[in-house]
Amino acid sequence: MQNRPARNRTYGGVDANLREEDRRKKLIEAGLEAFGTRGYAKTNIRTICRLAGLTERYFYESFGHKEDLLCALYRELVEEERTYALSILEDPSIESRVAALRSLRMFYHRFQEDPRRARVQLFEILGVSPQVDREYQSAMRMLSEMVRLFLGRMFPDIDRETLNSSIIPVGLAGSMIHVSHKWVLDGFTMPLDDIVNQVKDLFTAVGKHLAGGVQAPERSSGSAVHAKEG
Amino acid sequence: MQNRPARNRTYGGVDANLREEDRRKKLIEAGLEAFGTRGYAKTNIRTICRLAGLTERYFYESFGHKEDLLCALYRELVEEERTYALSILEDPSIESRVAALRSLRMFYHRFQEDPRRARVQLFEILGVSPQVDREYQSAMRMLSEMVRLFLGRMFPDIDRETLNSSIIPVGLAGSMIHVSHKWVLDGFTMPLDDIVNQVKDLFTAVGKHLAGGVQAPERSSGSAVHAKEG
DNA sequence: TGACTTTGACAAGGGTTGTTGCCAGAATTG
DNA sequence: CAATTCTGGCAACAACCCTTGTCAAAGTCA
Repeated sequence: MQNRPARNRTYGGVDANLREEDRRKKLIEAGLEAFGTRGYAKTNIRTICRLAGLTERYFYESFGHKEDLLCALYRELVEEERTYALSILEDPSIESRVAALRSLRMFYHRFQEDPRRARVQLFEILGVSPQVDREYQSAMRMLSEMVRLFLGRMFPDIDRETLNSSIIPVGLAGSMIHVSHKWVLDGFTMPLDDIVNQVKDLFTAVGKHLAGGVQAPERSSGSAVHAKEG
Repeated sequence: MQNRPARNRTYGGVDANLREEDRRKKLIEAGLEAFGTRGYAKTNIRTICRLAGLTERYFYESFGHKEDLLCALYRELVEEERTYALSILEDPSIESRVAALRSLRMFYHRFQEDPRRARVQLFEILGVSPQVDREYQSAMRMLSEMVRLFLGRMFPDIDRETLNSSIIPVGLAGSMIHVSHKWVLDGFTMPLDDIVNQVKDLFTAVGKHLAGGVQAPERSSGSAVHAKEG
């Protein structure tokens, strides 16, 4: 009670906080392996700990539930992506078109390079719980934002206001995701460069349209839509 | 052993096969309710049976696993959608632009009308198992095909070959799905007509681009993409 | 060296679920 | 009416899992 010498002391030469952080990282890596191969639903905590080379107790040291690990892993993957993309898109020394293409390529390359990432980011994250849904939602908002940056860089003529008010970047983000879905489910048969080029075409089509003097979409522009339901 | 009078007899005035079919339908409806509200992962078979007003035994009469029910439900939802869309898109008596818009509106309207459908079709179907993944994959192929039909109807000038070889319909299908995702997660705050109009704009942009004499994309057209990774 | 902390291995309690089986009563046919 | 089938309710069993706890061994510091 009174004589407590060096609580949280160093161990194996490393500080206590650092050791905990190390374990956390091991668990996240194990989560990537487990969720990315056998899937989130079919993975239990024991398995994660075995893969991490740790005991169950250490799981609860860093995470409250399995969901928490999934969220942490997902957030890390997405954050990595964002960092890469921003470092390319915001580097003024790279020619705009090259920067745009390179960031697009990075997006797909990362999935092919490690399909576990693809599985987690594209499939395992959905339909787990409201908490995880919110995580997904914010990541997708971020991706739409990246698309806005992307379009702004590739097509400087696009009106900022148009870009911000339009749902089109959301749609394009969806295209990127969905093309990834298909690519993954097809087992990455199509070559990476083909994927990138085709998506680039899609972006180009939309970008040109936006740059071509289309004002921000007014509300309920087409009343033909109101025609009676089938 | 010898005296077996009327096996599979009628009951309550209905044939045995019909009764089984009725129970199956009840189970699918219960699946929609359960998966569409509390979610697939958090639903057990007992709950489904309670909702269906049936006993566990009858679940195994029609389905082998929970997954089978999910697949059956999903297939039914998608099939319904396809039927509606085709009935609109292939009706030559409807003006092309109206038909296209109406089918697009139907797509989103169905989600708003019954959010359980949205949850099942958009969220619960992913990351369950390879079997379910295949179900999703085929549904998405179908949706891309519908988009092709849609574009063909809205922009008769688009070259058939271009349309068939391009990944763009896949991308647009992804946009539709993704916009739905966002719409659902935002609690359907944006009015249906706004959603439809914005997606229409996206389709228009791409359609005009495709119709504007762009030939089928040649392989590896842009070598700038090969620039070194970050 | 000795007191103390950290770690790893595993057990055990408590809960949930899938799946099958049983049984009494209602409905039906002959 | 009698025999039989269908139905609903529920029990039971095993399997799985989460979560906490125990305990000995290894490591570390004074």
